Amino acid sequence: MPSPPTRATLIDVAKLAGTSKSSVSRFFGPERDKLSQSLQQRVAEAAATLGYHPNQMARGLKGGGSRLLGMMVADIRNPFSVAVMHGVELACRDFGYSLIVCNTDNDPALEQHHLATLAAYQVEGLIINAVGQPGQALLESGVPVVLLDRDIHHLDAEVIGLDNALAIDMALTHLAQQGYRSLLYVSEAPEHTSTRQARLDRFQKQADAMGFSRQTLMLSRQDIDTPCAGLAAFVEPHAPGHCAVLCANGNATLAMARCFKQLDVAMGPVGLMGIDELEWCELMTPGVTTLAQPTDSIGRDAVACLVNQLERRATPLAFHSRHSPRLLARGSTAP
Amino acid sequence: MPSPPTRATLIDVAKLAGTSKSSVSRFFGPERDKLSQSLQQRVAEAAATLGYHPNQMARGLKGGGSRLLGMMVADIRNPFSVAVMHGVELACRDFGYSLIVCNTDNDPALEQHHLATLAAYQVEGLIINAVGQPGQALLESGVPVVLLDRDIHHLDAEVIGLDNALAIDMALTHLAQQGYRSLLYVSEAPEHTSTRQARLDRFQKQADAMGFSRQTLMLSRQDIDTPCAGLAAFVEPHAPGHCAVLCANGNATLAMARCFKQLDVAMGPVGLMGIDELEWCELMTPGVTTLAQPTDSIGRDAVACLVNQLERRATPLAFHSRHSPRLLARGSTAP
DNA sequence: CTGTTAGCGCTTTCAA
DNA sequence: TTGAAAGCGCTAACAG
Repeated sequence: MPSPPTRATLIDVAKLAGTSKSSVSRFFGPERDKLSQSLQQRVAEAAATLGYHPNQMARGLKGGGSRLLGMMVADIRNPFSVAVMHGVELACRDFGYSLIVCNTDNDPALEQHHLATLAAYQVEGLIINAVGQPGQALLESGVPVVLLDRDIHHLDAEVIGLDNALAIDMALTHLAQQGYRSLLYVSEAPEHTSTRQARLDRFQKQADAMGFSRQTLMLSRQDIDTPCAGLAAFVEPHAPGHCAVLCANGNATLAMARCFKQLDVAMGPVGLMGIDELEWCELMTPGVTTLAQPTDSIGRDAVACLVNQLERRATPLAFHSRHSPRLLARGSTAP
Repeated sequence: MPSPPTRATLIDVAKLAGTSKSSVSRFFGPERDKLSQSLQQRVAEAAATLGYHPNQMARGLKGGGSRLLGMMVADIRNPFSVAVMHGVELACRDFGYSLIVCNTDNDPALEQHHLATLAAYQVEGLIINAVGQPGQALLESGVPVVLLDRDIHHLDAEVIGLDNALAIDMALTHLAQQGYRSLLYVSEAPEHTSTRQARLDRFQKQADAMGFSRQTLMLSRQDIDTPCAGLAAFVEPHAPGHCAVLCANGNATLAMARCFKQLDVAMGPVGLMGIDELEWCELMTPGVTTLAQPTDSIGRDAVACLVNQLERRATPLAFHSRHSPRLLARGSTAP
């Protein structure tokens, strides 16, 4: 008994239920109540026996909207991105949208490619963790956009993410309380990433204001695995308990943790702290102090913000643009 | 100057190019060569000035296929899953498909929900990392399916993943070489997961054959964070250098690493080894020995296998079902 | 409440 | 080579 080679359609259901296309359509739309109980009954049965599900493609075609949202992630292998994506997924489901996720692998060309793809599938809105500056193409498409974590020049869209100034302030306050006086700030190259730039700026300004002595170390693509010389040079002239390393994100923290290990520098006597919580930060002796981002909330709020633009809601969804981190103090900042 | 509120359509392009819908359609399909050079020229220009891109939804409607693949991931926060997903993405792009990824968060109900959604969007094929046993619904939909890592009963689909028997054998051989004689095998509850069962079975059979003394520890949902008592009981009666813990996957390795730390058990004297490579395994002193899975290849081959079913290719794409792991020997198995 | 009638944007015969 | 016409599965007026 060969299974039906082609999926059941609206017409099949209508026939079986002895009614018209419109009624079946209504049954699956928002006007179900306008059908008599008996008709609803018949349609429901017919649909069930045929295993019918409305074809979203066809639905989208007729002005109904695709109910699809698109998400661009700069680096899918970054746990932070995945955590945010998880929040986005949850929220999408709550609001009745489906989600296509594209990973750009930090490649602006790929970003353009995926943008075109998403447009082709008629996504109704876009959540973008940008790598390049794809402003042009975006504006042309006219699709509502929300930016995640990173700003894009000349694009007037809401940016949802960490409150970078607050995060830096919290880090500096903690490090000061623990008695550190001299800081090394480690970041990936900030040139094209607004978030990195914002954190760096705040660090420089605030560290000075708080009387820290400070240096910075920029990780370039090549030496992300071996920035150890920079660490060695920083640590060498300092007495234990006086100097600490502050990492601008998870990647920087990982790179520095490797260096501490490679150079056999003791954590704590030399402080280590990072923005972004990672699985191993708690595991490693004596534990790495971090500022955890509320990734789920960030994801949810990005969707909420987008849905506000998509639907004219009686009471707009509440959301925050700048989220507060949570301090997880551990042994790496106990001198 | 308000941007065009509605995206350009085939007709707009046809008008501007002074030709008919069909010709424009051909231009964007596989029959572009059948158009005269001059016509191609005009269409290309018109499309460019209008910023036109074909609407995939509409294309899919008319038998052309959606060019969409669906992927279900049991746990998006598991680095292994993400790594495989990355391989899947790459392959999809190579073959000209787009991908909708759904995360089931290990919830069978959500799995059903997403399956319905993917069907609604007319995905042409499915790559499934199953959590439940969604065989029924799947067979009904009649969509080609490839299984990732985990088997589903009564579903006759190819399973792509690690060669579990080989992995266990490699682990046992390594542990024997390092001098360990007594093993504790740690796994999440294997009831509903074929992979876990396969690894466990092989472990029991092969450990006996190789003359190991053996025990097993099953992690349940509740105590995944505190299986330390089990570890303590295992370690207590053994002399250093004789006993080792073998973890069936990344989650188990993480749980055990936490216990080693909490109980202050020295790694090496008590061995620790796991299937699945994780970022921190190298970082933690003295390093955790793992069997790394070729995640990219697994993802690619899953797509290749699916595409073979979707397209009648002159020469079917080559792919492997059972992949070999790579041993990363580190300090945790140096007694 | 329910059915009829047009399309949505595109592909695809079938002629020209 | 090119164009005209007939839908794909569904929604949305518009009548009954």
